[in-house]
Amino acid sequence: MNKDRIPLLVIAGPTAAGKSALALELAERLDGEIISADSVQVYRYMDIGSAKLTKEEMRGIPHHLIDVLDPKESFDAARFQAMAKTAIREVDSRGHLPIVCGGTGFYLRALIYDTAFTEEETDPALRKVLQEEAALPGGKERLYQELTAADPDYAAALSPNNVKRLIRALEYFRATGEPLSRHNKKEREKESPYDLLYLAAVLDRQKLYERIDRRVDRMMEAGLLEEVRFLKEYGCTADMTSMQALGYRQLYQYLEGQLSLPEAVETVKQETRHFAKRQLTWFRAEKDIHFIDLDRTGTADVQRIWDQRRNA
RNA sequence: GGCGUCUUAGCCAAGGGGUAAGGCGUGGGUCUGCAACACCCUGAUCGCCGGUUCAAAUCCGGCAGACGCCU
Repeated sequence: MNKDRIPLLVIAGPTAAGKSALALELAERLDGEIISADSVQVYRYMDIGSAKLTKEEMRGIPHHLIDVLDPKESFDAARFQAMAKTAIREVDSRGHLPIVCGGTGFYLRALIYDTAFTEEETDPALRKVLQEEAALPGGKERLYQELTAADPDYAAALSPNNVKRLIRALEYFRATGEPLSRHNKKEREKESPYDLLYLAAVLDRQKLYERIDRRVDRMMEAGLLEEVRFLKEYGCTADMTSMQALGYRQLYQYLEGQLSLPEAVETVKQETRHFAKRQLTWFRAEKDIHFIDLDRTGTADVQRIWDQRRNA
């Protein structure tokens, strides 16, 4: 155990695997508080579709970074990192164990390895210019060529079709003068500043997919459609970060007449399964992660793993 | 029982003598400021048997199955 470092227990894993319940039980056993690493649960009014625990279900365990944003606000990894770092410090200062729980791998990485985000490296005005450029005929190709010259390594690994990443790489280069690939390489070599135990809760693939399908049905029964309808009336539009979330995006399309309701629900299930698969791919590539199969490993086992680690 | 149509990957499906489009699903992967995002990769020898031909999934015949109509 490293006394200089803040202890940090991270429960990651694909959607619908049972992370929240596990984290809650661990918080009770380990005197912890939960910090959510979920790009949708940060938003208020997005309860059913993001599978938020209710106040009662939290059983008095403090949960951070849930319901802290208006759904009209945008959110990103840098903001998440800043907020989560503050929360971790606070929880630690109370003598409690910070338990990070969530499935947004990108946010998790930014937090765990304390990725460096600086002011200069983002420039919304420049981004807008690039987006407009990309929309022009032949624009993507021109931008891709520019990136090939500025940052050949990054360009080589990127498809010209991936306009979103293409624009960000150029934005980064133009704003800082440094190739993004070089910056990334440096950041990737960092060790976590925390006394970290990084776990990914997983389940047999087929079982996971079945749970996803059933959970979507339950969300619909619980009134997800009404929730989305409310958000639409509240003023959320399809282009907002919050409305890109699974379940919300598709039901929004239904409300706009672009899909039938059965189609929308099927699409939610299908895309949630795809998402879970992508999450698994992400976590597999994480260097310090340990997979735990929730069919074979219970809360007590995880507690034992944690205790052993702390006494090592 | 007769006549007709159909039979291509897990599903949908194009092609109709020169060596198998595409979509979906599945699986794998990339991803440091929108990440529940964006993007990339991934499979068959064409129901079975025989014939014609230099060459057949493509033409002919038989068989099987599906569907439709008729008695």
